[in-house]
Amino acid sequence: MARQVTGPGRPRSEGGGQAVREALLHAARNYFSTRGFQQASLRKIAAEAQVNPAMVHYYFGNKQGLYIAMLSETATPLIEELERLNARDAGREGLQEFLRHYARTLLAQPWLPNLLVREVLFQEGEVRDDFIARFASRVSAALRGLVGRDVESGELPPHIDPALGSLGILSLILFPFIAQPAVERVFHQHIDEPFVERLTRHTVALFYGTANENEQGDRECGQE
Amino acid sequence: MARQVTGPGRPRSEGGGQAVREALLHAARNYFSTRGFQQASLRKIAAEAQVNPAMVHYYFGNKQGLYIAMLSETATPLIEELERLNARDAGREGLQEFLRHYARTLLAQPWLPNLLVREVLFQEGEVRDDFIARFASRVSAALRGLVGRDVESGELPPHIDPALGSLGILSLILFPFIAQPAVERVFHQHIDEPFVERLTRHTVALFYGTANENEQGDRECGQE
DNA sequence: TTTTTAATTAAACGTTTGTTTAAAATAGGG
DNA sequence: CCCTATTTTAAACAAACGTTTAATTAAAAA
Repeated sequence: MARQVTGPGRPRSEGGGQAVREALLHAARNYFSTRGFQQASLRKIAAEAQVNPAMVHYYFGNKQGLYIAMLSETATPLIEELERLNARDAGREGLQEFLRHYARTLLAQPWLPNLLVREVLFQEGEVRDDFIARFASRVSAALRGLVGRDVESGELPPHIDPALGSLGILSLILFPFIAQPAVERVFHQHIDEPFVERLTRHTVALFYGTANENEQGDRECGQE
Repeated sequence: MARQVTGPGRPRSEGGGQAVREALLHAARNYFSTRGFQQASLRKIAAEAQVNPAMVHYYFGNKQGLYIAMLSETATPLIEELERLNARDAGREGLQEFLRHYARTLLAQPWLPNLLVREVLFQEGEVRDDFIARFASRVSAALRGLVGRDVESGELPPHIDPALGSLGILSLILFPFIAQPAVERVFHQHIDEPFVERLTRHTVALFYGTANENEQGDRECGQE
């Protein structure tokens, strides 16, 4: 991450040019996820990476090239991991497991919710359709299948609509992360690992009704 | 809205200078709600209002002045209306009525969800604290009080946590509006008046359990 | 009528932006 | 050791931004 600032010319090979690429991608993720595409300044990204702004053009062509490279570099592994999970196991435990993993992923990558909102919900960028196709649609399809099966098998109450139900599950899990700054202030909930556990349990209980015994660690819902 | 473009100098009084102010505020709401504060261009706002960019300085001091004026002009009546409602009536019907009104407000002001997200969730602007204090905190306080009362009275199942429950209700209602473009594509749900009705009913049923699919308003909050 | 005040425009100012160019310095193969 | 390709910097570019200024015209006041 730390680079020697010298004059012009090729540097005395210290790690190789790939380090510059990595530093730019890292700084780009910080800026793009917290400020959005247009508002992120190439010059400041380059400054944080301790790199000349012209290197963006050298390695990525232009600003959008850096953005797309950063997207595929950081989001693709997560998408593949979520696809592997895919909520194939139905029932209360299957959903709980899926939600727990999903929420933990969001928790471990704090830039993801912001990026999701900026890329999917607002019209910024042309990568939006691709992003929806590769992310939201797969998650929602998995959820909808699970909810539909459990309503038919009677494990979920019949007044639950598969479309509204799966959308509801997504709302309940995603919204606290999206609205994190407001939620922490207004609801006095720190969004951390215990919160994720309480949130997923609470969500599952809301849909499947109360359950007195659970098999994975008897941590009851306690405040904070 | 239509103004004559002439040379410099005070115009021959046609409606008065207040028309320019109004046109600027109207154009500002369009741009600020769809693009955010920083990304909205004063020059383009002025162009849409068919007004010289310098008029922003004349009437509002600077860009932030226009932004704040636009916020208080458009959001304040909504906040006051929501406060009047305030979810004071507990129970199934009270919540349903509150949610219906709340969602209909979001539906009728399509720029509101975007503005909410940009102003409250992201760190843009310095008006954020004020916005949270005047909007999110009051809604959440009303919801939390309602949920807490109904859990204590036994009308809501005991496994519902007041904080997580009220946050959940907010998530279920707000998220579809925030994520509208993605929701319409992925869940194939048009976000309109019938959807709002189904969404609020579904949300209430999720919390209060199944109830006969009856008409709105004439159902006692009985337990089965 | 004369003077002052209010409203508006065109033009310019100083930044900041993404991008391009030209020069410079090292690496690596011949 | 030379030559070419690679990597880097400083500087400049044109465009867009928020803002300011000076000029100009009509309304209102005297």
